[in-house]
Amino acid sequence: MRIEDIARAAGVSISTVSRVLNGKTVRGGNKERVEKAIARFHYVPNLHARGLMRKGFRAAGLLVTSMTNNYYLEIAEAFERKLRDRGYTLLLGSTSGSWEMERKYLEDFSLRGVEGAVVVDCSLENWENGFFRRLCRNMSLVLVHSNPEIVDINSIVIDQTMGMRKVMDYLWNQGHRDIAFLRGKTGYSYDIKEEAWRKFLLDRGVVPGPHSLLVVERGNTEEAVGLAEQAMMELIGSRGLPQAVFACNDLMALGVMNAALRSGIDVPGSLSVVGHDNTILSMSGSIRLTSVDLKMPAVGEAAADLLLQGVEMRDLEPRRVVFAPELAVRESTGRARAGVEPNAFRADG
Amino acid sequence: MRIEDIARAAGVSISTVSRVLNGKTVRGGNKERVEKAIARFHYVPNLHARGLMRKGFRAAGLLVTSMTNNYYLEIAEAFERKLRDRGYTLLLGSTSGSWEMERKYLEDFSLRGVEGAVVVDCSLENWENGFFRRLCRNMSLVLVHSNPEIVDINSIVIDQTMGMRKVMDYLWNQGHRDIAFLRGKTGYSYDIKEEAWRKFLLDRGVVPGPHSLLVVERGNTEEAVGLAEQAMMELIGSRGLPQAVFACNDLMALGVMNAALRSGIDVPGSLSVVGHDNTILSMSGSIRLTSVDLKMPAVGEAAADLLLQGVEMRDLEPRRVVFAPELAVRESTGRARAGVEPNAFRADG
DNA sequence: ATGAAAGCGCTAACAG
DNA sequence: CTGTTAGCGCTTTCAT
Repeated sequence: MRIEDIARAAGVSISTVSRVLNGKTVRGGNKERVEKAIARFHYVPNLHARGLMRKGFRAAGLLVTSMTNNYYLEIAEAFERKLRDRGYTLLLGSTSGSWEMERKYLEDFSLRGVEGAVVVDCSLENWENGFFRRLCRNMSLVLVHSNPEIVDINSIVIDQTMGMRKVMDYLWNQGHRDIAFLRGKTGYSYDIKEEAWRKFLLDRGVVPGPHSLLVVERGNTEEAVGLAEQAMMELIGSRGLPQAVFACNDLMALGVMNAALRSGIDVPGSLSVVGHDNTILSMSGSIRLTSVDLKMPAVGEAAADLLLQGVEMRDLEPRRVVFAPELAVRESTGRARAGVEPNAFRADG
Repeated sequence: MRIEDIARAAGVSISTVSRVLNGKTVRGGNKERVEKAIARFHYVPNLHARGLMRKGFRAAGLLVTSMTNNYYLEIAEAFERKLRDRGYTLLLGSTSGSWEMERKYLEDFSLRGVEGAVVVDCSLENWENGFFRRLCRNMSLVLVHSNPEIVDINSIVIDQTMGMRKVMDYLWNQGHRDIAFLRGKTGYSYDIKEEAWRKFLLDRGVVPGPHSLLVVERGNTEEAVGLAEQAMMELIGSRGLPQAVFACNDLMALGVMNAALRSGIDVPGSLSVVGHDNTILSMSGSIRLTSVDLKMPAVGEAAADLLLQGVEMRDLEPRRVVFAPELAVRESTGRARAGVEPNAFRADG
């Protein structure tokens, strides 16, 4: 079914059909006849033929490292809504954290003629090897990350160091000094959080001992709950109970909560627990978790804005929008328990 | 930058460039020259011009009712992976459960020339008004739902009634007779679960009383946990503790668990709790939830298969693939507590 | 307001 | 193996 068939059926020229299709002025009678023919044949104009003349596909790609991580999808939802309002469609891909896949997807998006793309938790590799920069010539690219070095490409920067400072400030002000840190084995975002934790304590004359640092093998799968629980049990057994534990995500924080529950430790009376990402998990337990809120919906909107801006005015200066996480204080944290030797925990260092 | 520019730069004809682009046999020397030119100019072939000849866009749409519901995204992930392997790209949309939006998205997908689309938890409206059937002429459509009536369109049917029977069979065999049912206010999937619960009991001579049916206002948001907890507390206060509670999703089941914990009720010793959807929530508590596993990744794969099949051979008979949920038995369920008058709970009816 | 005709940038026959 | 050429289905001048 082509435009020609409609033209014939309506007894007009293809130009007239085209005009109807594009909402241009056409005589009433003709317009009606054409619309009737279109409806009768369920005619759908060919996308590619239109695109060839009109330029632009009105689509944008979104790349996340995992689709089943709720917290990425909060970006996706906000991003999609905003795009949709402007007539754009969302192409979605999931990289599993591999920079090669990231590149493959982005190349595919580019081939498919997207106006732009945003990459959440983008790889460092594709920045270092110049791929992102090259891509910018073909589309409006927006990176979402926590790396202060990347300044030459449109970015939404999530200031995780600031987020950590808020956590530590809060705990410190509540009297906590012996604050354990629980992380997954590998990942840039674990690294910068650990660094911020360490620095905060060192700046205040507290040396975080090796036993205050807990590492679980896979911090980001459902096993993380069990692994974190186990790690916490071992910690309690070996060096005693810290005043507080910060976990790099809610999954692990829940593991800590479970360990406390099993050991009869009162949260937050004897132990404060802080999670990260403010997922639904933090709201689901009987003691609701204090957690770091990355404000992903806002990030998604900002990413859409930046992308759209890039589409409308090409080769603008690369911009950076910095998001500071907030601490959502709930029931799992409170004043530090008394009776902890101020420097007792230094002994394990 | 067009193919012609590359041809000129490489000193060959546009056909040769086209051949290189499409991986056809070209003399070594020419191939290299063309590739060099492509790289030098960062040439990206025009999508629409290609699509015009090649037909098909190699893309498929996926429509869910919410992106932030983990359990839909499990379909998305599996679906996307399978499509990607065959060179397809995923367009994603979220309908918020509105049939008008569902239609709008589907029309847009169609306009964009997708080969097919799958609609998860599709609306009844667009089936009844014939929209889905019409759409089938333009693309390969796959519906994912639990409605046994829909037989004229490719469907993945999730047999929730069967899932409920498995739950009830299991509980019944564990000696439970007084089984409460917890649902959200509105939704087809709540309705069919309730019906299955009621029928199962009635078939066995048990009349489920009105106090065994708990309804919370919003069953699918994060508030559901708190609302369910509250509802459970009221239930315990008013008509006493049932032997078991089935909740229509893990969120509400967790609310029940929290109520039990606060009331000092032993789970599963005094109360068995069953959730639904088998989300990560069911694995996160200190007592891991028994939950109904809908096997969403498998559903996603099956949907991709059906869609691809429809693309390859048009106007095939509409097919139906039925998925029977499994019960993932964990720690929140066990044998019914003794000392419950066999028919005591009838009294509340 | 309308129709004829010229492309949009590419792929696929076809002939060499 | 390579170049020439005819479309793919639409939008858009340009006359009328």
